[in-house]
Amino acid sequence: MPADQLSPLQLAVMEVLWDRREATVADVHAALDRDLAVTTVGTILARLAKQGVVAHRKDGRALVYRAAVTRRSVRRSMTGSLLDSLFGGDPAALVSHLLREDELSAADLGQLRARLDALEAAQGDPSDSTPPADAPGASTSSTTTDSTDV
Amino acid sequence: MPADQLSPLQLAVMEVLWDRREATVADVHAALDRDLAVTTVGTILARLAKQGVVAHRKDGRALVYRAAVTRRSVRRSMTGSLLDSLFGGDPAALVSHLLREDELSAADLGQLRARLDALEAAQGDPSDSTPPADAPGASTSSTTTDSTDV
DNA sequence: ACAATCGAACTACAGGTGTAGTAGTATTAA
DNA sequence: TTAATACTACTACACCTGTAGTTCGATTGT
Repeated sequence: MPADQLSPLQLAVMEVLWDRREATVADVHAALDRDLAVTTVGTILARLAKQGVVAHRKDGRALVYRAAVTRRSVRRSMTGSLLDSLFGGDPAALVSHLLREDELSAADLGQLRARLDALEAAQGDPSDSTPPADAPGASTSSTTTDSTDV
Repeated sequence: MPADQLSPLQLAVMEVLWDRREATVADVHAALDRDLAVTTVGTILARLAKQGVVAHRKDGRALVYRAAVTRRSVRRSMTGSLLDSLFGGDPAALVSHLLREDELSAADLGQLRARLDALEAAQGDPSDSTPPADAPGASTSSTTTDSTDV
């Protein structure tokens, strides 16, 4: 199973792959505008590939990488870890923290609750489950702020 | 500045220190009931001390450790990192994720909103522990732990 | 007073990560 | 065809973390 604890840099790379469906080392390097050598990005991708977090296909001389794990699954496991190690596994405590730190406004909460209620009524939203393969993700969600779940 | 990205194990140790005000290596070792050698816990604490995340005072032969950073500040920085690297810095997206993953129920959200409304009126803020006594101005003198020795 | 302990400091080692150079191979410009 | 490129693969290195042994001084039981 893919190690699901990714470092910030690894995540930045994954972010690129999640956004564009495929990308070469050069693409990723360009996309992250950090001051890194191209080879560094190559190393990172190679290591991720070894772990099964990304996959690649060969296109002439170049390797074209793509994510092999969904953003959602990574979010799930990483958020889960944070929850467990810092909030006693209680999601409400996390939200509570967000509120207290003013990262989340009352308005946000209200909106979220509204959206939840909406979803409650109209069941269903499998934005994705776990594996590779691209699904024609049509965001059925209606209102504002929605996420970038791919 | 204290490195504010702590590993799960380091967090587990901190958790002990946040709960009890002070603890020796043996205490911490006992508290985490993981299968670790006592020396391992000692090493972890020593390293955290070197980073300024914990402080210690000597009591006879033993060192008594205590947290030097608050649970809250660690939560803030670690949650912030997760937010930035996985949720585009948008807290609402995180909560949204929690909802979608069924980690947060409608009830939870309702409760949170209620609590928020309550807090809004009367400012109250418990639920934190171990303040590191950050005084503005006074530079960190020598190794002396002085004051704030509860 | 002496041995059995306790507890800290130092040392060690493997595996992961950030970071990148170099070598080798394939592609294209001259 | 040759040289300049474009890319990957391999190698390197420092630092952090998990994990623990060893050493050595202090404490205490008998």
